[in-house]
Formats: sequence, structure tokens, C-alpha cells
Amino acid sequence: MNLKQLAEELGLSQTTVSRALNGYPEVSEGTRRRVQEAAEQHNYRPNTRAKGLATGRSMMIGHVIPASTQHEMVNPVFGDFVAGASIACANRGYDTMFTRVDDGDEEAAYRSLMGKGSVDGVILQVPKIHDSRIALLKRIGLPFAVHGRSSDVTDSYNWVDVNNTSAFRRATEFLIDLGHRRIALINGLEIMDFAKRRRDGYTSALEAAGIAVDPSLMSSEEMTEVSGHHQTRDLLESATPPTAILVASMISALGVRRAIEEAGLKMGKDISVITHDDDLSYLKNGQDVPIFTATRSSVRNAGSILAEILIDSIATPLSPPRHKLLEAELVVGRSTGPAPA
Amino acid sequence: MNLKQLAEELGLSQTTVSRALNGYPEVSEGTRRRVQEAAEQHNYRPNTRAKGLATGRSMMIGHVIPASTQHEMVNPVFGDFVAGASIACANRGYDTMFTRVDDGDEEAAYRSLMGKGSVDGVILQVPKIHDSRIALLKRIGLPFAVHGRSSDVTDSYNWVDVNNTSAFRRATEFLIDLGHRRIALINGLEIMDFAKRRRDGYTSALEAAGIAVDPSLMSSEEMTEVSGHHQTRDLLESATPPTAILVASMISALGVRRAIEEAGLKMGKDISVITHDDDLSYLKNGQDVPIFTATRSSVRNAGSILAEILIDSIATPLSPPRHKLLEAELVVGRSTGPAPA
DNA sequence: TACGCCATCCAAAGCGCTTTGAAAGGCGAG
DNA sequence: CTCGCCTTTCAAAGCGCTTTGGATGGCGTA
Repeated sequence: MNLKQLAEELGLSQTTVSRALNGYPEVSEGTRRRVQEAAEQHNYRPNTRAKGLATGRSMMIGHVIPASTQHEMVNPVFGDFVAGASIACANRGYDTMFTRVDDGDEEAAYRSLMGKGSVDGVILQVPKIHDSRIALLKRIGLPFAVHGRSSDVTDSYNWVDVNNTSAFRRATEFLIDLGHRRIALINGLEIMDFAKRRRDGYTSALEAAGIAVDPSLMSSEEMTEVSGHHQTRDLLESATPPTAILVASMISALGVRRAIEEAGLKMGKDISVITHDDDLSYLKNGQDVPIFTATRSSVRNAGSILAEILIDSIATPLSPPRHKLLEAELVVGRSTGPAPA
Repeated sequence: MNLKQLAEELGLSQTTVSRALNGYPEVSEGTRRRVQEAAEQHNYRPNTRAKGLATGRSMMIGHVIPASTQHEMVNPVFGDFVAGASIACANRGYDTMFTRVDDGDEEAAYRSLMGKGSVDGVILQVPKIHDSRIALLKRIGLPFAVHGRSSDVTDSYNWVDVNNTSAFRRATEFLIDLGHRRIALINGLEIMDFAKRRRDGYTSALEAAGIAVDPSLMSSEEMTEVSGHHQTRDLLESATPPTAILVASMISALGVRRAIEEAGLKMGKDISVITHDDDLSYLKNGQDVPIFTATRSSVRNAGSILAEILIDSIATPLSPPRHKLLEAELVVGRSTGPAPA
């Protein structure tokens, strides 16, 4: 059933039917009701492509996933972030689309999305410290919003980010207050912006407490269970192991815990652990008492806010970019305790 | 830049330009090259919606995620499965779209996707034992393919599934061979088809070995870390705890391991564990030696195969449905050992 | 020279919708 | 009764592409 058929059936013009369904005022209430009922009854839905062609909008938000970041961090948070974003999009009538891009083809991919007109805007994830995608998108004029920030980019743009620096400063201070002095940082890859900020928070807290930053206590890798495990094992096997470890992700933290237990140590007693927790719905940090002491911030919530910002900026293209800095909450669980004497 | 402009610039008709770009034979090679170069140079991409309108195809594959299954199992495998499917789709020129659906609105959602013409086909995940979506999609004529099967549906349809029954039978036999007699099963929700099949495999192996099936050793819940943990704790606290546990997912298995270690037991020595491993790229089962003995089957690979099947069936609507049963591989890791005397 | 046949290219219709510009009808004011 | 003004409805153009059904011209053949 298409508009033409529906109009014929009702004995009205396509114009009137279209207007009735789209809530325009130039239609009498009686007619509108009649049209709506007929549409309902025939299960009529305007064809997306035709509507898009006519309006010039695709009502679609794109997520572009570079192949290289598929292992780095995207996957774990991916599901929840996207869920948050896509629910927000759906509420505003937007669909969600995915594009996976081979490394190096990013420019082509964005140009293609823009050229083909398949999306009205895109969401970027895990920006690097210097991320050329932002300048690129500005240049080609494709609306976008970033989950995270890119330190080297001074232009303003839409973003939502967790305050990684303050979260990790706070976590480090918490450990220092518990008497820890040898605190390790198991970070994500430090080309990633969030990783740099977390490190900054960590080092600034150490420095403020007069503790020398020890490079041998810091490592940065992809955030997987396996890598968390071997980084921790290396730390524990060193001559002077840390008494506390700060971890950048729940996934890594699972590996950290495994290494600790394999070494016959007890987490929260022999060694303390704080992790960042994206509050993933399928990897909850315990039910009532958290397993890990953690800096927690819902990535799902971030997705939702970011989608709103992007859609608003599509609706009013001339308005200035918006952004939001979310503060992570420090939840105290069983993985932290006083430094061993 | 659109087709009209490009055609004007070249001094050709839109027809010729379109044909040149789409590889039709009625264009001389010289002209084709000239057109291709101009298109390249002006960065021309045919507008998706216009093309879709004209051809009647959207070149889009949809994934529909019911809200209720968002916690159940979808999330962990979600990322990898979708990655596999979307790469395969992209190779065939298809984009990937997501729709999240509130419970009970599934019928409306599929009808809407169909009516709006926004997708050429959809992929279904985690079917239940009796899943009404399959009949619905057949009824409304929207091409689809299922990741998994639905036992109660006798009609034929496109699917890809792991042989859950044989995988879990094999795993159970492996434990029996190691001398285990009290083997527990921590399963996913048993309305889900895969969970039923895994249970069938488990019970059939027990029966074949003349071991009575003990309902107190079987539980079925959402497959999260937290639920794996408390189900294991309950098992271990019972009067006659199992000597081995079969687990339906890596995520649950992480919780299982935590409970085992909290109880002061050693996995692989005091108690054996076998899990199903979807070979998730961000939650690898160890690097060289697997952490867990596992029935392994790449969900990413399944996604890829399923997408191919769906796209083929869209291309040739009259061809009979296709399906593929993947055999899981039993990888032996450190989590299993002889039953304690 | 005349004819027919390819190879190559084109004009125009059509996909299903929105939206502009105009017509038709109803009604009160003059 | 006529005029002008709303309100309600409509015909038709246009969005950017594909595709049908020609047109055109070059070339070999008779």
C-alpha cells in the first residue's frame, strides 16, 4: 500500500493524505481522523527512501567502526554505548546504521557516507589524542558527535566524555590515603585520548602526594582479559611489586584478578585494585557489594546523551557545538584495603 | 554533485553515465573510462535513497534487538556476531542497520521495517524454542535468516547454528572419561533454543554412561558473570557438591571461576570446568594455553556465513532456504582434570 | 547507391514521497 | 447580490536515480 493507493481509496489527493498524516494544520480534523484510520487499517507506512528523497534527510545516524579499533576497547563498550545511542535515536525517529571501515580508508568512508547521503550524521568513538577524523568531518560538512575528546583538536565540536582525569586522580588519591605508595597503572593504549587523560590523573595525584612516578609501574596495552593478566603477572614478578593497581577497564581487571589469584595473593588484602567500570549491563561489577572498587560511569548513558546532542545539532545546524563532561562515581568494593605493612 | 550535473559536465545523458558507472555493456569502453574518471575526480557517489527508490532495493540488512534479550546473551556475542555479519554484508554492497524493539512490539516492528522498505532482509538472533517471529516473517514476506534454530518450528528457513547438542554431549563425555560423576550444568535461560539443546546433549551423555540426571545440579539463568558466580556458590555450598561444571558461556564462566577461587578450591584440580566459548575477540580464552577447556565456535564466523546466506536468498527469492550446522571444537585447557578421588 | 544491422547514445517515464502554488467552496460584510 | 477572505483541498513539480523504448550514425554488403 502506497500513498497514491491510499489517497485513491479515500477519494482524496496525495497532498491531503500526506499532510493529514504528518500533522500539518491545513487539514480539517474530520479528514485527518478519517485518513489516520484508513492508514492504520491498511497498515500503511510511508516508504523511507521516497520520504528521504523528497525531504533530503535520511533519518539515519551512522556509527563508523575502524577495523583497527575493533579489538581495542570498542567491543566491550560497543554494545552498551550503541544501545544507549540507538534508543535515544529511535525516540527521535532516527535509525541506526553501522559501517565497518578498513584502516586508512576512513576518509573515503566518510566521504562516501556523505556523498551517498545515507546518514544525516555520524557518531565517532574512542578518539586518539590527535584524531584527524574530526577535522575531516568538519571539512566535508558531515554532522558528527564524538564519544570522548581529542586533546590536540582545538576547534569546538560536539562531544560527551567522562572526566577521566579527575576519576583517576580521585582513585589514586584513594589508594594513597589507604597508605599505598607503589601504585601501578594498567592503562589502555596511550594513543587513545582517554588513556592519556587517565594517566594524567594518576600522575598528578602521585606528584601532589610527593610520590615519584615510576615508569616501570605503568604499562599500556589493549584492554583485554589476557593482556590484563600478563601485565599483572609481570608486575608481581618484579623485584619490588606494587601494592595497588589501577586498571583502565573491567575486562582487563578480570585478567588482573586472575593473575593475582594465581600468585596466591588475596585481592583487597595483599594487593588493592581499582578499575574503571563502564557499567556494562552484561558485565556488572557484582550485584550488591561491588567486586571491584571502581570509577563508574555508564557508557550507555553517555551514548544516549551523545545521540541527543547530535540530533539537536542536525536539527539546528547553525547552533554552536555542545558537549558534556560526565563525572565518574567512585564506588568502593572489596578489592581495596590498607597497604600491607 | 549528482548524476545530472555529472552528465552535463561530460556532455552525455544521464542514461549513459548511469550505465557506464554500473557496468552495462551498451557503453563504449572509451566513454566508460571517461565517465569513471570524471566521477572519481568529482567524488561522485550515487545517492542511496534515489537509487533505492529507483531499484526498489534498500541494500540494507537489519538486525532487530528485542529489549528483553538485551541482557540475555545478546550483548556479549552481539559485537562479534554483528561484526562478522556486517563485514560479509559490506563485501556484498549491503549496509547494516539496527533496530531496538520494545517487548511485544515485535510484530509491529517487522511490519514497519517491511512497510517502510528500510531493509531488504533481517537477521534474527537467539531464537526461543518456540519463536513466533519466524512464522511472522514468513507471513509478511520479509526475507530473514536466523542465528540459531527454533525447535518447534517445522517449516524450513535460513539458519546457521552451532551443534549445541553434540558440543555439550562431547564435553560431558570428556568429563565422564576423566572420572567425574557429579557434573553440574550452568545453562542459559531454557526458553532459549540453544539452552535446551545444550541440556539435551548433557543429559544424553549422562544417560548413555548410566549416570542419573540430578535436577539439583542443573540451573538456568541469564548468562552474566554475577549469575555464574552465585549459581556456582550455591552448588559448592550444597551437601554433595559437583566435581565438574559445564557452563554455557565464557562470561558466566568468569563468575564460576571467581566462586571456585573464593571457596579456596583450585580449578582443574579440585573441580573441573568446561565452558562454551564463542571465541569473542575481546574476551579470548587465554593466549596460547586456553584458560578454560571449552567447546569453541566463532560467533563472528557464524555471523559472516549467515549474512551470505541471507543475501543469497534475497538475490534469488525462489531458491529454497539454506542452513548450516557448525561443529564446535573441543579445546582442552587448564580448567579440567581427573575427578578427585 | 541503397539497405540493414550494430554499436552507441538519448529522452522520458517512473520509483513514492513532500511541497509549492492555485483552485474551490463557504461565509460574513458591504 | 457581490466581493473578499478563510479554510480545505488539489494538481503538478521535483528529489536523484534506473530503465524502457527509441533515435542516430557508421559500416559492411548487395
